[in-house]
Amino acid sequence: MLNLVWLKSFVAVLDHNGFQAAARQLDIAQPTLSQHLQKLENQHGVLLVHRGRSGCEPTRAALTLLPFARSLLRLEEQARSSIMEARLRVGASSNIGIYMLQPYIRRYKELGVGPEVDVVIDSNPTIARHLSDGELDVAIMEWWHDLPGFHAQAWRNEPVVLIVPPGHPLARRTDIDRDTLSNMALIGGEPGTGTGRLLATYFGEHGPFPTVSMQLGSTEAVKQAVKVGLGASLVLESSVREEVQNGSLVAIPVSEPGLSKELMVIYPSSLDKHRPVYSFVGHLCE
Amino acid sequence: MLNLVWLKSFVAVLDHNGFQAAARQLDIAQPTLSQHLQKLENQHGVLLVHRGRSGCEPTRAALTLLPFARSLLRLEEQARSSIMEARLRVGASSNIGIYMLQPYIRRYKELGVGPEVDVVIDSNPTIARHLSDGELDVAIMEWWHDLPGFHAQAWRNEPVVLIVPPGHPLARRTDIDRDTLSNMALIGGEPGTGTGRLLATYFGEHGPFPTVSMQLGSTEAVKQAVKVGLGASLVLESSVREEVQNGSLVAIPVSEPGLSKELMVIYPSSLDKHRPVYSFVGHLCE
DNA sequence: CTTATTTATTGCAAAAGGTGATCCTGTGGC
DNA sequence: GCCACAGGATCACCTTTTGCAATAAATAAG
Repeated sequence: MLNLVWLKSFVAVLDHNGFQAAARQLDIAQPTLSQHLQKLENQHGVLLVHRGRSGCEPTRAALTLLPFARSLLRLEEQARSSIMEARLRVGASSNIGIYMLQPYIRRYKELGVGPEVDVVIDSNPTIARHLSDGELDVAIMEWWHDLPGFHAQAWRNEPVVLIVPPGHPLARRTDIDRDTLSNMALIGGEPGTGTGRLLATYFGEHGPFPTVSMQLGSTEAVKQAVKVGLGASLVLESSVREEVQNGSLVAIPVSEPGLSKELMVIYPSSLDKHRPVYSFVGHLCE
Repeated sequence: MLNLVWLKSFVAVLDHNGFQAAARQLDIAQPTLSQHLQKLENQHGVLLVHRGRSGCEPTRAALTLLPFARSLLRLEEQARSSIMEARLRVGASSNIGIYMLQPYIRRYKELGVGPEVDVVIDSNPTIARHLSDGELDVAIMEWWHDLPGFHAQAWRNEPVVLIVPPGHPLARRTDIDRDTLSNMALIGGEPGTGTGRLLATYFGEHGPFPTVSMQLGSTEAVKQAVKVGLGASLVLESSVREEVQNGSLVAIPVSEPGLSKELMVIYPSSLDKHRPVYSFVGHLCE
């Protein structure tokens, strides 16, 4: 089977009309080049290059091989870059993908190493399904039930805040204590984000519990509902930062012990040591 | 740089839907195949094959690579056979090329190993020039003056006979002794065939010597001249075998010590170890 | 003849390649 | 649930290949 490295040397020697020049261009030692050419010649029992002192001349065999060699090298380069261009598909729910992931993605792309990254934004259950289908390489999840074949890595512990409309009775509070919270009726967020589990952990299985008055499909819907006065809700702080700044929503942190969600980076164990995932996850968690 | 062997393994694994089957077909051990795939995957940091129990599935990256891999392998095969098909160019003067070489060429082609052979028939000086120009890979010469950069190998010691027309006074002789020959006037053959040197060696530098009455350009011309009664000549026995059989010429061997020419196989030392030349010369001289 | 330049050769350490033996892990039968 | 099984991964070991620095050989120019 032909060795593309040898072919590259062969082409370079003819292109540069000499071994030394070719060696410089390929950034290898000249004896190495000599050996490459000898290997190629011996492997096929054909002399390829007439070594003259004033340059090298291709033999007839070399002239027939040369176009094939060039094509092979060109094709090889295309093949290689086609692999490199394999994009990394990162899944995230909208609130994470939009509000938290973007800065990381931008910085990762600026690094210029590693593959291009596509962020796939979808609901948490859909993300999970795509992940197990192999449609996604990595996902950031708000909640994860350990599954064999996947690695889950803690990413950020993100504070959860209570959001209320500006005119709400609690709007001027600097924080919300546990008891107040436990008696509230909350608008439920997107299913599959683990909010229920979060509350259960926070309030314990038996104590008084906030009731969830309605279940909306996305964080955006929840925010709208809160804005128009339908109630309060618990959301990741980062997903309402903008609304808090322009005054359309009020975010109130929960008193100590604060409420927060452990965001997880999930990827198939099969991609464990594979560079694109490895480097991207490394970038996220560094 | 991509490794074509690894690519071959990669394609085989997907084609056979499994490592073991692919290993059998490629006639390598299964761990080797595992390693090939791992090399390929690690080199580019991409998972290529989802290893499932019931078969292997290509990843997205694999699907983009696959067509390139197939093209590369196909092209590689073409390249390889293009080298193999590099023809061997064998030069010979007409009397050798036509009367002596053909059976060897035919048998060599029948063997089916080694390259195709082209026989280039030309005058001895022209053959010699083509040889040093690299236009020819091998030549059979009637005479050779050692030249640096070329290997000369004795091939056959071919008897030289005196030819005369059927009515000639010597036509009924079964052989010609040295003295008779030395007093004859001969028609000279093609220049560069070493006949002069042959006679000098045979008769010694000082003794009586056949005179050369005219110098003709080719053995065919010499034969014609002899047929029409212009004189006698010395030629390789094999080049007049046909005329002797049909009676148009009479060939008379020279008495002991016989007259013969050492035919030489000549090729550039640079082709010394190169298979096509090696195998062809080997076939000739075996 | 000497020098300078270019390719070939050599010796060696490092890396890669291949293999049999063995381990690991889902799968299917019971 | 347990067990055997099959397919792939991993390991240890050996052989081959690779690349380089140093050095030699060849040849053209001065």
